[in-house]
Amino acid sequence: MHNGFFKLPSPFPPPRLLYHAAHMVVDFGLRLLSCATLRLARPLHALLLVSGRFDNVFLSTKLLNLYSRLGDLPSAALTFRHAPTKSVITWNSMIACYVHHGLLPDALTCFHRFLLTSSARPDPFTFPVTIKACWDLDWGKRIHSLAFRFGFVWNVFVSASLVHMYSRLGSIDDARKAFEEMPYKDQGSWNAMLSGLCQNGKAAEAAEVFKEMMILGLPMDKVTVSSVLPVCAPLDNLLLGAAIHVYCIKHGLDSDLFVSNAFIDMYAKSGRLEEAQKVFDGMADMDLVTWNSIISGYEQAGEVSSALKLFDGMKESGVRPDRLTIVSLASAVAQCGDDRTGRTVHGYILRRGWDSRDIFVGNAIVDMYGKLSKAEAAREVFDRMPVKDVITWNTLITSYSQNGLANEAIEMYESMQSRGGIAPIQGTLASVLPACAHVGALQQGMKIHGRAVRTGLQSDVFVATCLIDMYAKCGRPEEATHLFEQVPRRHTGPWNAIIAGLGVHGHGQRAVSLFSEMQEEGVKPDQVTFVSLLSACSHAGLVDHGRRCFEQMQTVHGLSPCGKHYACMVDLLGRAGRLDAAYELIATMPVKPDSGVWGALLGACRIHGNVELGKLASSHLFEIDAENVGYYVLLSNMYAKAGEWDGVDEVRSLARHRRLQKTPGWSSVEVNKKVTVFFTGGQSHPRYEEIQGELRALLAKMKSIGYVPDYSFVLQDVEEDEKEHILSSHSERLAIAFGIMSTSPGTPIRIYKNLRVCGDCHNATKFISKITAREIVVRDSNRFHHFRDGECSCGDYW
DNA sequence: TTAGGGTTAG
Repeated sequence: MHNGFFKLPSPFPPPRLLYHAAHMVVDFGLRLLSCATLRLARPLHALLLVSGRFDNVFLSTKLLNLYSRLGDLPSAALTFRHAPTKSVITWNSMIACYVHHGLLPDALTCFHRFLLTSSARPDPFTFPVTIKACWDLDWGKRIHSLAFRFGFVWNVFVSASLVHMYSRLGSIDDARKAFEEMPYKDQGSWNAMLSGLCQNGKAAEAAEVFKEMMILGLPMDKVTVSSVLPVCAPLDNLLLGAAIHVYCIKHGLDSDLFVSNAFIDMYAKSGRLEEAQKVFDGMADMDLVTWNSIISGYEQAGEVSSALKLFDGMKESGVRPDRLTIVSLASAVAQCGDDRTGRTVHGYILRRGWDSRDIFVGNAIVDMYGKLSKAEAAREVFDRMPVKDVITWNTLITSYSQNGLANEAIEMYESMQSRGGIAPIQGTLASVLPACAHVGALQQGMKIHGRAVRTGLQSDVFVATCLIDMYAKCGRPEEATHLFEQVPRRHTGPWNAIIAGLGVHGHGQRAVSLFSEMQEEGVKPDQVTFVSLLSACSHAGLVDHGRRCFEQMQTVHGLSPCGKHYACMVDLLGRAGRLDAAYELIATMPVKPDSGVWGALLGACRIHGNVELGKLASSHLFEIDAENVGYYVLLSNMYAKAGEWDGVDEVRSLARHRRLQKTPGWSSVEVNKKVTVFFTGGQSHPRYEEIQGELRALLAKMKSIGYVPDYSFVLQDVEEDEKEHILSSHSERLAIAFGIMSTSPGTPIRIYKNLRVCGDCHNATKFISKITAREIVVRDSNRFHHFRDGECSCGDYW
């Protein structure tokens, strides 16, 4: 900025002014006003002191304001302290300076001292700034009554500040009262009320106030517009937003930065990204909010690459990203998976560092690592955060839960309450219950159910859905049904959960009749409902019914089937041995078949030993998803069953060549609320020898009543006794033996196996259930098997 | 010489 002071041609000070005191003061005043940097302010300060003009209250106050404007709080405070006389304006300026620098307690102390020590009285200017400094309701009310006592509440600036202060502190009723008591309302008063309502989430009331304003014929200014626009998206009232847009263009408000930012935000939140982009493209200058709004808009819409590209644009434009940018970026990276772009941004976040005290940023980064399947990194960030809130805990629990670390998730749930002293909320239960469901931790799940009942959360539809799912997946379909009967049924969630739950237990008929009930009660089925329903039909072998459902889904319910539905249908037809029909369905698919569809066909080919079609399915699978080792295992199993050992070798070397490793099989069993995991062939358990002894004893008894090991499930070409050993070290058998050893006779045993249970283990478990007179429930990656008295509920159809 | 009310969040 131009500064006249140092451009004077003659040596300072010009003699003419030196002898003219009044001119001198005015001249100093003007120079102080136009002074742009601290470097220029300091000599001026010195000159004021030397020339004795600092005693002039007008000039010392101006100097104080200059320091405040330039951001030098210590110098401003010093100037204030040394000023020999202080007018009400000096005090007002000092209070404003503290507020400007965010030192609210100091501002209030200053105000207090003003009242106690100064002979000057506050004026109407004192109050707006003091009201701004109130950080809690007590102070606010105290200052309010003082303003009243001084007779200033009728000043429109003071009362508008009160309205704003009360809404800022969440006391919207007080705000409304202050607003209604105003004898005269100017534009600013209406704006204060409007923004107050908006920020307290009272969108409908804000719309009412806005309508009132329109009826009174009050014009909108840029502040009105920026206050009203944020409620258009939550009210789902894009029409209002568009009308305001037209108004702004007509009245020339659309070139304002704040207004444009608010439009970008509104359009982005209503899912109208093209409109947001149009506003963005038309902007002459942009600030941090502009970039944050458009980036978060694309991120929320899942258009990650656009969001990341815009982030590059932001860096190029020289605008420094802030915590909000980081939050959006972290979510974008989380969505895009671990590709190269993701890594670049991730690196940027790491390099730039972040404040671990910032809960928002910390939570976003924990979430990001969780979604990138880096639970350990998520934990590290979590541990580094000195302050955690309930969302931080929920995020970490979800991250464990979704990465298969169910025990860790349950542990965190426990220590959240014991160590963190934080009570679980809806989201907590919704993240820990799927973990219980995943490993079959029934006792833990029941404990959480108890907590939900005590806190009233069990009637929450999300929690109830998770509970139904948990009971079903922990082998308690009756319990799940019982719970389902108690929850509100307006939402599809509980219906989908119970239909799927009955489906995996092979209760296809019950699932189908529940589906009819659902329609009778007027609940609209969605895509998920049909996935649950079709898979229920598939597990129960209800081929014709499944086909009808698939048709009705399109004709009656107007839902177009996605990959998952086709996969269910292929599974349904394939299991029933109708491989040709399954293949024909794939051939007529309007969309490209995904790996789920071909995987279902391959699985069916394995069951029915159709090597040729299996080869065809695998060739597609290796093209689509070459990294998934499961398909190589399926194909090699198929060859092994057919005795084609050359084929086995070929598939194995292919997998080796692609550096794929077989997913280790594991099974878990819950004993005394503790889940123990066994890996196939694993010998690390402290009671391994005992377990082997138990298994040997069982094997002898089993053989005596007719058990014959089926070596076709041993996929290695080895000697017979070696084969027997391989079969008896399958993880499900270790878990079953451990369960029998560690529980009292008659206790049901519940096993979870991460892969599909092997055919020989299935047969062996039937014998074990007979010998030990135990109910054994095995849940594998596909369905449930209830073994009782030598029989299995699936009727060997799986 | 000093004043109120505006956009983005896990």
